[in-house]
Amino acid sequence: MTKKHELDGIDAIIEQWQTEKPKLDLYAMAIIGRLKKCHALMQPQLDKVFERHNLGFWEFDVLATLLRSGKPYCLAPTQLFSTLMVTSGTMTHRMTQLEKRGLIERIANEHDARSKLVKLSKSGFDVINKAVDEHVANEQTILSALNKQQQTQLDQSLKHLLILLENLNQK
Amino acid sequence: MTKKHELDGIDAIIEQWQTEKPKLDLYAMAIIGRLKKCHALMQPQLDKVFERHNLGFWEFDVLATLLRSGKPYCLAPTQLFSTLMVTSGTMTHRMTQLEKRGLIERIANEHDARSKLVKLSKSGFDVINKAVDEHVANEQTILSALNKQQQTQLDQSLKHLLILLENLNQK
DNA sequence: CGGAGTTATCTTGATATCAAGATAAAATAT
DNA sequence: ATATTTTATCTTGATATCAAGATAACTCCG
Repeated sequence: MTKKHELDGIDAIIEQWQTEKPKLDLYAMAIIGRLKKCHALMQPQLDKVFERHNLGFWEFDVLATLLRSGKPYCLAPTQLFSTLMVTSGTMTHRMTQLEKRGLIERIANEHDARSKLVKLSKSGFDVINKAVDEHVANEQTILSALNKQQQTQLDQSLKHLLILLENLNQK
Repeated sequence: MTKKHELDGIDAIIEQWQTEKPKLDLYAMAIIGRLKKCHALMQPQLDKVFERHNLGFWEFDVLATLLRSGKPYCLAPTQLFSTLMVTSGTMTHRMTQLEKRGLIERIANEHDARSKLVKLSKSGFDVINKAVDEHVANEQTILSALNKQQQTQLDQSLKHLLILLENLNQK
């Protein structure tokens, strides 16, 4: 019943590499492999909720960014695409689609005529507001198989890694 | 000098959410947010090495999968795309491109005429063999800012999460 | 053996993305 | 003020991806 030495999919991969590359230290590879695979397997779990609300992951991302910005739920395109880590061209495409669906509105920027601000519509607000609640519940459910101590340790570890990566990227 | 309470980019985001959604428990959201952001920031660091070898990340992925499979560095398309978590159509595209570049060869499958096996070419082997060495070194460098204990903790935590996600996905 | 169902792969059409370049407004310097 | 530089956004063309459907080769059962 105790799962002391349970294996995951990365163990098998590392073993293959070790055979092919006996001289290399593959510990870092294992960690990054696990990070990547966790990310890959997590996404479909999250998508389930988005689908229930007729949203793709990127629609969720844009609308959620507007929602968490607080009233009046309105940001400039540059703020959006830099936050979301996509290019300006991608942002243009996303805004066009979201406006077609009536989930956002484009409004004039009084302070800078280069921008047309992006604002959650009433219907956009309602949609994302509900979707976020369910999304958060879903995230809790996914992680509920980890005990509190495991969650804390995971969070701390990822935070250390994230701080490291943020430092690297600003250089 | 001690960094006890250092903040990362997710802390700010969670604080925004807490203001907008004061009743929600956002701990799970923070963990998953960190996972996603770590993944997003990691990728460009890894890409640097791929670029030096004139490879895109997916070219690296395919060739590396063939390399770690061991001699004769030859797999069926289905093995490749299921390992790589892409569709068969994506795999067709990748194989076409890699064959054009002479990095793989397609050879008949004696046991199943539906498949044409994918095999590393000599030049493909040389390219990926060098690229993997540098890739592993790069991964070590990235993580070298974490001490041994932090690395162990990160690896354990991700392993717990990965086992959880692999269980979820097989249901 | 021969038909039915399964499996492996490829094709097609739609979409999301990026890089690079174009455009226009704002900020800065002289 | 005006020219120059910077910033914000959009456009364009290429690419990688997926879902769904088509095709061909296997498997299995009677």
